Amino acid sequence: MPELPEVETMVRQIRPHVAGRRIRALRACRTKCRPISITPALKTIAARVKDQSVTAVRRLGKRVVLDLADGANLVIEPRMTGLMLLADPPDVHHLRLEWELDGPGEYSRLWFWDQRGLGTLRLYQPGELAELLGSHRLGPDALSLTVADYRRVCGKTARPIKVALLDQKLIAGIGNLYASEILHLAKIHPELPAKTLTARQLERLHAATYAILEEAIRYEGSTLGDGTYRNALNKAGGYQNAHRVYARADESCPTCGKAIIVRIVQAQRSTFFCGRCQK
DNA sequence: ATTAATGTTCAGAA
DNA sequence: TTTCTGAACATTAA
Repeated sequence: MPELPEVETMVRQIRPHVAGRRIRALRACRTKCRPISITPALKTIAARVKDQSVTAVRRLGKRVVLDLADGANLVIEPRMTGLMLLADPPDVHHLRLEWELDGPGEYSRLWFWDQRGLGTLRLYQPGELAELLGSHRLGPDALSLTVADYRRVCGKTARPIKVALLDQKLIAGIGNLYASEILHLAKIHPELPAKTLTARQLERLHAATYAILEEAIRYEGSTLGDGTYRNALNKAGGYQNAHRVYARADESCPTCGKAIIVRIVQAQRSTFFCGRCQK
């Protein structure tokens, strides 16, 4: 489920061990799973990145970006169950990619592990990353948004605000879990049409976005019941214990203590909210 | 034993 | 143009 806080956590953990290192090799792990989507073909990418240095490791919405010395960029999309690991993979079977790193360092390998195999790897040639950044692909990052950005993107659509928050073309980084958490803190009903939000509500939404995402990053992300999400050293996150509403249907609301948190389905995804606090 | 559900994204249809 | 549906996949719970 990696959303922004989980991807930020993996990036912060791998960055000190990967940025500045040279890639000795990139290869697919031998496994019986179907191969993940790789564009262009892995052997093309492998030949291209061999012996190149990684100049920076960064996050773009829910994606991990490895900047390469020649200006190309490797973009990893973890999607549902992808993990970037420096050590201790949860199992060997779902290892997908292995980077062999040159030079001294605590870790000599970086892995992409993905249980469901929906993750992707893509090489962007120098300059091509701009097409991903354009607003037709990815909106502004949730942790660089201004209130004015929120007003602009919400004004564009009549979809329910919860559904709009999941649209990466509008805002990059928010996923199903944090959308519910943000709306609860902002006291906004998830079914309100995005374009009907008042200036006051947009301000609350903006403040809640930063508060929730930054808090979740401090906890190093959320590991849900199935335990799939792990950080780069295969440790669980801690934010699931602080969730206000997500996966807490039938519990009492932590804010009002009176109403019961309900689960509804929007765009085929679960939404959790308090009907008393969120109007 | 089927069926539904799970964090994401996108192509194609409505 | 905008919005909705289903598919990609692996695994578990009902």
